[in-house]
Amino acid sequence: MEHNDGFYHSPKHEKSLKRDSEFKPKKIKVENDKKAKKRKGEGEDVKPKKKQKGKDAGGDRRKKAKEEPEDKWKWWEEERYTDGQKWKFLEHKGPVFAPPYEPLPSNVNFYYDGKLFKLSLEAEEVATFFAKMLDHEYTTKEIFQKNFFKDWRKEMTSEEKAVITDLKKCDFTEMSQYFKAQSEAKKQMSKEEKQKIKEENERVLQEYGFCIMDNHRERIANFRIEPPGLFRGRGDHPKMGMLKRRIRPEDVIINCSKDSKHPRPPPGTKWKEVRYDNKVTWLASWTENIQGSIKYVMLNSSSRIKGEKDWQKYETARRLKKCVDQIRNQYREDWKSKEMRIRQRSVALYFIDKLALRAGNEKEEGETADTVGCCSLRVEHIRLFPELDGQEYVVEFDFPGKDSIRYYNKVPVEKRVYKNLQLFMENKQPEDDLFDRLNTSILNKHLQELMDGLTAKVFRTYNASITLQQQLKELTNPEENVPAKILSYNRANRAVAILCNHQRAPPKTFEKSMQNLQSKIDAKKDQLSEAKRELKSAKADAKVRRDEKSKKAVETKKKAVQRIEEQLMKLEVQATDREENKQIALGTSKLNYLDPRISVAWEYHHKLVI
DNA sequence: CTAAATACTTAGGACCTCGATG
DNA sequence: CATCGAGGTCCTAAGTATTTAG
Repeated sequence: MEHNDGFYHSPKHEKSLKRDSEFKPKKIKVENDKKAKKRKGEGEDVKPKKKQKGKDAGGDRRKKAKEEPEDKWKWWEEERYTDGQKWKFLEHKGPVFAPPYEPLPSNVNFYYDGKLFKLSLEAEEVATFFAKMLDHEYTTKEIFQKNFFKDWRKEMTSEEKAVITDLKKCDFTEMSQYFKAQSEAKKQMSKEEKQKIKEENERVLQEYGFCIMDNHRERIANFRIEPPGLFRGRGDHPKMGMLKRRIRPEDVIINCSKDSKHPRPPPGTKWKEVRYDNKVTWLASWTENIQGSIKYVMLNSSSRIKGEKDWQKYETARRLKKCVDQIRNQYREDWKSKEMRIRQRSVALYFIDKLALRAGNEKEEGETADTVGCCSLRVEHIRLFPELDGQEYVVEFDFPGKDSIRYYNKVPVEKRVYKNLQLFMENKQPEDDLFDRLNTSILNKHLQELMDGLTAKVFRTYNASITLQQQLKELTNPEENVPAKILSYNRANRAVAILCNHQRAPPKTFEKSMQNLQSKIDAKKDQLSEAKRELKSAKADAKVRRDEKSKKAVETKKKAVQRIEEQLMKLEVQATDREENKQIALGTSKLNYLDPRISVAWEYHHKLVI
């Protein structure tokens, strides 16, 4: 790991490097200005007409965010709270609730056992949730059906319950067709109607989509409360199909400042609670009924509060860069420890560092899909090969990770690691924990001792960013043109996504779009051979005639061939790029792992910034 | 110590928009 | 003008990490 090649280091003056979204990699495209314009609306300072009190002693920190007319708030140039306080003033209008249920028109019917059956409103609503999902494969799964039916029956009247006892006898097809027709109709709406909806959305956004936090108007991320529906977990989720209930104001806790204008619950309702906790960043919360966990309304990533956190994350990763060699030496030493817990800890840390595995908190069994991370790996998730494909000491990983995405990898490891793994697996069943003396809490406590603020996930951030930096350096050729450089960028990005195992389902249109591209390529090839033929005959012609005109013609044809060759190459590059990206998702790493400063530095270095 | 509660980040997929292309 | 594919936004589930309670 060489140091100091310019980007991923941490000198003082970094402070002045903006890390605002204009510097995100995606912006290489020329769309800078348009974006900037669009963003303007949301970053706006709110005029200090806002009372903004609660700033006892407040004058000194957070200096009154400049009223420069050109307005984009540079929060990163201001002081931060250091005392656990997250804000001094917070005002908002509360969340937007899901629209009430609209009963089906009377000509849309439900049938039970072939006979028309009129459902009560409550039962009908839940039935429509199922009807809307009929096309999805998961409605055919037994667990989904079982959970759905159980919860549906809870919403039924006793008469309904008495009759409707078997999901297989339920016929939702009219409902399903009705909804399909509805969404079709929506697509066919006139321009004016669409415009109207857009305007209404904008109005709601302006009213509820922003809050005032410490003098600034900031965008709220999820101000719309999740509507009721059927829960769909990812992977083999034991709770799939359960009814996610409707959230009412009585379920919602509001958080704001005491001296703000409080949000008003919808007429005739009350909030569950209003509190004034400025040690947290959320504006509202409620408890969800599937897992019993709390959901929060929070600010958008464009906000100061998210931005600062994000920045800190990368600063921590940079600090890790400075001591990572030491930490690596240490865990390698620990492979030899007499203590089992230390050996396990050091091997786990090695995986987290080398393979960018997640920490792997333990989870409650039966509550979620069976997935694991590093510390929760079980014996059944790895296989050891003394020798495989010409390499020694190979570990094969095969386990479901976050979101039930499969992690599959064959990795040659050092002999000591290999021997340790053998030891950890001795006398264990496949379903036993590989690291039985370790969990994330123990690991993080240890990491905390190695470096302030160090936790397992910092390694992912660090390794992702450093990989991007190295790959950019390795893959970019200064001589190449812009599309080639962008391809290099994508490849570097791809290396990171592979490291972090960011996968996606191949797009539904993938095969078709690939075919389309291939036929374009074929057409281009035909065009090329045609052009070559013409060039040849022009040459022959020129040889015979030996005049200026025919020489010119040769030149023209030559140029044409060159141009077509270039176009062909471009298409082929595009095909490669797309094929390589088939199952790889670049978005997540771009958004969460790659320090924007690396991309910015690269863009400047290769003069890709306008 | 363990378990539960809490707060926050990271994640993939659906859907929508918009510009390129034919 | 229609199509289509890339990329953005929205949605909300699924993680991590810390704190609190027992």
